[in-house]
Amino acid sequence: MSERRKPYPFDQIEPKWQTIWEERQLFHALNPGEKNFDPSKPKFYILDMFPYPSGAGLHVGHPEGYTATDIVARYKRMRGFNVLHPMGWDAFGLPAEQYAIKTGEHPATTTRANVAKFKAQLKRIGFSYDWQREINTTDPRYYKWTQWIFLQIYNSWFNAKANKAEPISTYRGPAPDRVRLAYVADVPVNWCAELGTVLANEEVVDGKSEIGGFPVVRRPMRQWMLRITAYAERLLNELDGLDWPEGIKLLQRNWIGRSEGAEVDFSVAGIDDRGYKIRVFTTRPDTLYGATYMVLAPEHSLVDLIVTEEQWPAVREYRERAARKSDLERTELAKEKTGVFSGAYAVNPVNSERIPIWVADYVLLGYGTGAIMGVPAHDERDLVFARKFHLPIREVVRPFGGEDPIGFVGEGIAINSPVIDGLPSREAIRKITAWLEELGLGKGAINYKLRDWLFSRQRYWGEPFPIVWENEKHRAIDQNELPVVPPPLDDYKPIGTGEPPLTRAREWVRYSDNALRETNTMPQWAGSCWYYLRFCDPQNDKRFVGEEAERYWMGGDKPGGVDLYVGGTEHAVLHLLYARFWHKVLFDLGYLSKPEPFQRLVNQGIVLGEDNQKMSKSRGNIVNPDDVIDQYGADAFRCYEMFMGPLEQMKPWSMRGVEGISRFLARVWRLLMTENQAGEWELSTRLKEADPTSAQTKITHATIKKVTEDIESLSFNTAISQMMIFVNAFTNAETLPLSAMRIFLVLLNPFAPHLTSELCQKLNSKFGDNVSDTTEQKWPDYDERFLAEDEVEMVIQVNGKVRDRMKVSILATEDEVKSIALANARIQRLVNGKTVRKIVVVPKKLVNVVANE
RNA sequence: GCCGAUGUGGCGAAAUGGCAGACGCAACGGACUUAAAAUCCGUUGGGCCGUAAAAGGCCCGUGCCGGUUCGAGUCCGGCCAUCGGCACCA
Repeated sequence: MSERRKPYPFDQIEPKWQTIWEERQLFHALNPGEKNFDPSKPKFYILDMFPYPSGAGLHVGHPEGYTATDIVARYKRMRGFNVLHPMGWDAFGLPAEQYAIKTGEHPATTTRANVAKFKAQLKRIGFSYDWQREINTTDPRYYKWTQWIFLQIYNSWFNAKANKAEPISTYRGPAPDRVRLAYVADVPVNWCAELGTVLANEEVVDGKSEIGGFPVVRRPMRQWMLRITAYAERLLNELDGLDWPEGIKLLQRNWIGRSEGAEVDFSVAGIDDRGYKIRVFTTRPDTLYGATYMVLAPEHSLVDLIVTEEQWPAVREYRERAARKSDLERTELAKEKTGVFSGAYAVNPVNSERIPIWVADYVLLGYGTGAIMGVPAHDERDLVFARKFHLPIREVVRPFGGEDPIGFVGEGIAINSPVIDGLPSREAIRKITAWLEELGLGKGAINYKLRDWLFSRQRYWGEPFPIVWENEKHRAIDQNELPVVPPPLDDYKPIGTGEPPLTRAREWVRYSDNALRETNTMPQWAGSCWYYLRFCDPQNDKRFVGEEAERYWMGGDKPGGVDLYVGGTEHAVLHLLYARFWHKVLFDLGYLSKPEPFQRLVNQGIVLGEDNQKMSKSRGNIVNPDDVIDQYGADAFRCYEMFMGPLEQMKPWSMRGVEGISRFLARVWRLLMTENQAGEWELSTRLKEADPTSAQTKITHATIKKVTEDIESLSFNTAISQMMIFVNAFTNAETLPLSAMRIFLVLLNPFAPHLTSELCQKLNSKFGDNVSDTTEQKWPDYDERFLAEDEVEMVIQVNGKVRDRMKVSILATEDEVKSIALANARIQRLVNGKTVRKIVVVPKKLVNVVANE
């Protein structure tokens, strides 16, 4: 790159102001109770999704959201808010561990280096984070409290009557270990041999690990689980009070997947009638009379008990094959339904009919009861299955329209169903459910797709569990033994048997003579589930967050505490759902003041490469912020990130675009500065303490209004457009009124803080007001009076087409406007020979003359 | 398959149901310059009529088809395309 002359000296200005801000700690937020804390100011908590500090450093996608929040943070400070705007590191996770496996270097070392790199990059952009609140999930002083929160979850149960979590001590039933919110279970898990670990469903994509793309198989293992399903209903309902994009709420609703229906008991018609009952879940109990067969999931516990002698070999073989299927195979083979007859029959409780019981893997053990009734006439999957295995098909719903009842899954009229014949589906469902309940054959039930959260990982680089095992039983270690710090290892490789790497540290594992430590670690989500709470009070070593600090920053009159949370859609379900879950547990236990963590959520769009493709190393289209800043400066970088287009939209990067923005900032600079003969910049002589013209006042106030409203609605691109219009309007002005320039610098400050601070300082040195720095100034108010005009230009339309314009006093009545329009020569010509049918007047906008032959 | 988002100049985009394309990029022309860069000024959706050239005039145009309305990029119905999510959840 050739050494180009800088359009303005950003390379000197930017480091200078960053140093000043650092020295003065201008962006440090005080907590209630601290010296100089001003309780009269309202609070504003604005949060970014904190990054995983990878070795690759930032690319221009990261700072998009960060710039948006920084603008809002700076704006809110000027508006007189106490602003909490922190940043930290989500630093546990697989990449550092993989690197450790390769190099033997401790993950903490790589993490430290990566954090330093990320932090330096962020600082260069001039973000106004309160770095005194920086946190790192891998810091023992942080994960001590992650472990502490786990213990709260472990020591709680969900009281369904109260619909909330309570300390396990309030549980009166037997076997408290069975109701804890954190529990151990042997569950079929997604085992990834390559990574040597179990993965959550969400971390498996198309049967392969999300990280690395390695094959994943199902395998039963003893795992820690968190009972998030207890909160399904609240996680669903309490979305309503949040200001989140509807699309994201919908994603969560679908993920939780509530469905209402009934559980119905079918008895097994065995020769020796052992009285087994099989419970099925259905959303359509009104189709009970259409059940012509039943299906059990291959893993269903009753399969063993009901299978007949002659069917046993076939069933056993089928089960084994199903168990061996990887997720990948299951997905790929989803189209072709398989199954095997068990030899047994069930009795349909509504009509005592004997129907065959099949075993098929299209029924999932983990959902509902793991058993279904097959109603081929009114369920697509059942229809496919029935046709393949030649099972009878019986219509029990007649569509309202004339559609074919076979395969009809909508609502209609119940037929061939004595108890509910002639009733529309909804009523039929209600009636048959009541009927089943009355006879003790079933009951209304609700099911969720949401599963409990698989919470353990066989990894090194994660939070160890504060749990020890004694006589095959788990128990919590004492709170004052926290944090549980993982031991250093020589070898971080997975053991391969499914045993976690921590097993290697024999000394560490031996907790006492008869107790061993839990060697699993927590998943990466753990640390990010509550970091927003720690930011409120990051140095507190007595509590995970101080009560007063939590009440202040996480308070307010809305259900959610964080006022604005910005991040990518990729966390729409998992992170946001897990964090809400932990928050609710802590809320129930009385540690928090609001039931939800994040009141307003905004997703920034993905930044694509210049080639309109997703940025990736292999495409070679990654743009590094450092390069952009070297060439154009941080202010231009920030402004371009915002000028690209709407925050939430996906949009491509363009270096030409950065250049355009950089030209704009240079125009701002040269508006107030001129270069003298010696090539030095000095204040323009056009700057005067003069009254602005009325046109100048008007555009100034229009700009205040537009920029203010656009920041509030996060429409930063149009705010910048308006400021460009402002600058264009003043570029050739003979006199630059100081007052207008000062206002403009404040408006531009959140976007280009370095440039505006420098210019403000230059103005102060000459005009000597008692103003220290733009970042500490008040946000200007606009006055509607200056925006109003005496006259407006109105459009005259004939039949909806613009034909002319006219200047009209804003005081003109509708009738006056009409007659001026009709008197217009051009309009007369067009209307000539036609009859005017109607005249529409939109005040201050237009007149539409409707005329025809 | 189901759900959601998006679709406007050469490009990024803007428009409480009221002048489509603000602002920026690119391109072109001009000024400044020995020259270039930078800067400043101007032109720039398409087609047609008009004129010596202008001025001026008309028509079409926001993915496609239809509707509501005096008036639709915007509202309603139906399609198409791209992107994202879910995917045997009974």
